[in-house]
Amino acid sequence: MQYTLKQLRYLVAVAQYGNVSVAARHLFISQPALSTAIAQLESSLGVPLLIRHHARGVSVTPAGRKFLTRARSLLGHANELELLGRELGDSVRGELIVGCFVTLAPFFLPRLLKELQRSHPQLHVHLAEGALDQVQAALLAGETEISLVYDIDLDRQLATEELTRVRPHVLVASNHHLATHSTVSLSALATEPMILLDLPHSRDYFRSLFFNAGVEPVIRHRTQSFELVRGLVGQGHGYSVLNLQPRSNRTYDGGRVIYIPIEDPTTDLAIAIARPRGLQLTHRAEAFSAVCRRFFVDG
DNA sequence: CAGAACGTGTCAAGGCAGGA
DNA sequence: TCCTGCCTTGACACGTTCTG
Repeated sequence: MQYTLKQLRYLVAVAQYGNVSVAARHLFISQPALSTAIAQLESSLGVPLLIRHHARGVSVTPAGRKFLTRARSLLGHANELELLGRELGDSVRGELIVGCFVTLAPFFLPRLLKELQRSHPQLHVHLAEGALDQVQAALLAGETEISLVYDIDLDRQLATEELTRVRPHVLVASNHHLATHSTVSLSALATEPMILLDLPHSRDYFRSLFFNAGVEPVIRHRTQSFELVRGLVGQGHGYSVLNLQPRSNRTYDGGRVIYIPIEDPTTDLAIAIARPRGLQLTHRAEAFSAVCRRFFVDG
């Protein structure tokens, strides 16, 4: 092994700032020293990791991006090993960046983090919410180590572990003519205006439900906000289909919504923890996984 | 233990590209 | 064309490790 952890740390910093001089200032070393370290790393690997743009900073090569993912993971393990050495026999500690699909976050993260804090008080979690594409990209770039996601159309470079499944429901205002029904078929909604939760992957999932039922939904509004979907439904702008049910049927503006089971056969959505395939989790991420399993599987 | 070798840092100078 | 910003290279310093 020719490279050093210091070189990896330098590379991660340069990639982060896109500029050798800026990275050097943050690392408290001189710019030539940093430039030399990166050059030595590239030389030992035999692969260019950065593209130098004279007077315009640097960018990461495709090979460099793949290498960075592994480098960040390795640095995470190295950090953990250092902490382990300092506190042999002590509990899980350090920092963990957890990604989460934006609509899942408010439903589960507050309680998950509370449980995690109770089990591992020395573990400090940083959150990175986003759409599924963003969450996946962060995992593949090594910016997050583990994420809570819906298991739909995920990148094949990610490994997932299913935690639970959630069934889709029709959402209508409490004064809607279907609100008193115990179930509803999607065909009964064919002429009703729909409010679509318009997030990548989610929109395709909702459309597939209607496609399988042979129904073409009349989309009245699209929004990327889960709560705006509920708000619009609560004020009678249309119905929606959602998988997650908040404990309160009140919307932000005081409207009231009703969740009704769907009569048609539907595909449940799997909630899963995702991580880059082939990368060994740190003990911190393992601790988060264990808390998720207890939370979802054991109740 | 002393000198050589090595690794890693700084400073200074030079080259390149973009912008005024 | 000149200025500015930024990267690379060369010379050198200093601390650590290796070797006889």
